[in-house]
Amino acid sequence: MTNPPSVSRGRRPAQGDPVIDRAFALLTAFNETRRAMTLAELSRVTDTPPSTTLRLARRLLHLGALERDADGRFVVGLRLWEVASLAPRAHGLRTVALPFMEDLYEATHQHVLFAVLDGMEALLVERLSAREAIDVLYRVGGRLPLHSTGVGLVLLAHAAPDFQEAYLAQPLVHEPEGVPLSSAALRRALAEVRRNGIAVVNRQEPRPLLAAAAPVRGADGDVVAALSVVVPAGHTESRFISPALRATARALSRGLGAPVSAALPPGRFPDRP
Amino acid sequence: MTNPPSVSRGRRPAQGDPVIDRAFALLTAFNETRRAMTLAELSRVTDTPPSTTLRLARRLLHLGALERDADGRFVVGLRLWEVASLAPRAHGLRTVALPFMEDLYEATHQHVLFAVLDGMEALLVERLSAREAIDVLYRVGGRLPLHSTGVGLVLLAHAAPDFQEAYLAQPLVHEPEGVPLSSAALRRALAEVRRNGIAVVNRQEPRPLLAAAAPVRGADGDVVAALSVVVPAGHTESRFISPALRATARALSRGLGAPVSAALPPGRFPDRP
DNA sequence: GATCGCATGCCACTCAATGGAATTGCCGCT
DNA sequence: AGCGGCAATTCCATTGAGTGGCATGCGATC
Repeated sequence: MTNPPSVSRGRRPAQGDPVIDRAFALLTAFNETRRAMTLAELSRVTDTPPSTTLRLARRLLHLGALERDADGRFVVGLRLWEVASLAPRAHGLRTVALPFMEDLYEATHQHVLFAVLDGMEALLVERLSAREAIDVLYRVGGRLPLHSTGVGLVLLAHAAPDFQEAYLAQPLVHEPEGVPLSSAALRRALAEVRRNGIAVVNRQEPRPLLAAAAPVRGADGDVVAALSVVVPAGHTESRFISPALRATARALSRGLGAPVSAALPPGRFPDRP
Repeated sequence: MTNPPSVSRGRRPAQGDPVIDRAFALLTAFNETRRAMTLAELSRVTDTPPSTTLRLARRLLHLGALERDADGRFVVGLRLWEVASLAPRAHGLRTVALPFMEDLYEATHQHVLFAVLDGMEALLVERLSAREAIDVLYRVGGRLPLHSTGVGLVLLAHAAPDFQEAYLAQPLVHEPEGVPLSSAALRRALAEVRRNGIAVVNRQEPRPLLAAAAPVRGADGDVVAALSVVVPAGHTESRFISPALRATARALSRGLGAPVSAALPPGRFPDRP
């Protein structure tokens, strides 16, 4: 009787009744393509009655987690950003990484990416790009597929084995091209990444480009992030990029306190000492 | 000696009973000097019973707003950072500003700062620094006083008049030195900043340095941020910095859609057309 | 000027949040 | 080993904070 399976209308307005979930849903309703929303929009997107939405939004407004733009629409607030700047795996890593990224950037004047693993994707934590550099692929704060990007392959290749299996178990399609990717092929690619120490990806789709990515290790020796350089295909200095990338990633790892023996040959990192 | 348990105690646990306030208090409990906290610590800092703290923290954990580090302590989570990266006044501005900042950085190889106004302080949104650059003053995500920093003076000088008055009305002390600052002196300084188009600050305290800051204007022509270069005092190229800074700030403003007439002489921006 | 959608106020109902008490587990001290 | 002491966690009866339907005012659009 407690669970009348028939009629009785499943009155689940969503799955997240609790207040905090709703408030957070309000925040996550914002989107790369939806950075400012009216109350009605918010209400619709979060599937919450307007009065409730208003009450929540107002509170978040008061806290500075939301703000209103010139048109009175809601946008993500500075206070939220301020708090988020304390996230160790994002801003914390970035702080250490930025100077190293600048070294790479100054040497190559192309895209330099820095990403971490989150869920089944890579989260782009920082990107340096020349203003004249072509095709902006991903934005900072955006997510990248693990199987068709340099940073993604690096992160996946060094992730926990059971995570890798879970990832391999799902159907995979190369991102922009739409070409299916067999798990066997990906498995081979990952092995190659581990063996080689860096990942190299060639893409044609938005524009022919070459991406090289290297693992960054934290204090406990685990891979915590990936550093990458993206250059147009046929870039004259392509050949020089891998060594520079390797060296920088290793210097950065050392900066993060990784037990990096300077004597180890590149690509020969022991995953377990 | 702790708390007189009798006498019914005015039961104001804090001033923010509502759930969201508490959850946010949990997040804002994190600090530059307190980036990781145990449950008990969180409970103490937020003045919330452990059981309640745990419940809230768990929910935030589930949402990804919090994470646990290797030691099981709570830290700010990636998801929060991801959402916050959509804050127009922080990351949004930064995205446009970064390439310009890099130009300045490459020219000077000193500190390049980018800050916005929030509350009674400036919030440092981005900073580029050479690894060998001296004395790191403020961290990204940190707050700077308006009256004793270059970016602060610029933001204050172009803020709403009533805000300026409110700011001037409070007792002011120069930040690191502890020297009092009269409101008349600050008023003069602000006028000078408006007249000159940039703010120049000399400081001795942490180390002798020279900071120059220029206003950055948004699409509606208002000052939305400040761009600054900080160099050691006596830096050989100090003389060349102001022009470069002015030019870059103006280019950035144009990049933000500001109605910047290229013909206008520097420092002669009309606040109202 | 009629209509529609949005933002906001109001308020009785109710369900989710609360926190005290108890339990477990983990040190560090003797 | 044995013993506080503290942190983390579970449980549950109580209750007050959150809810959302309805009504209002406003401004655009037809």
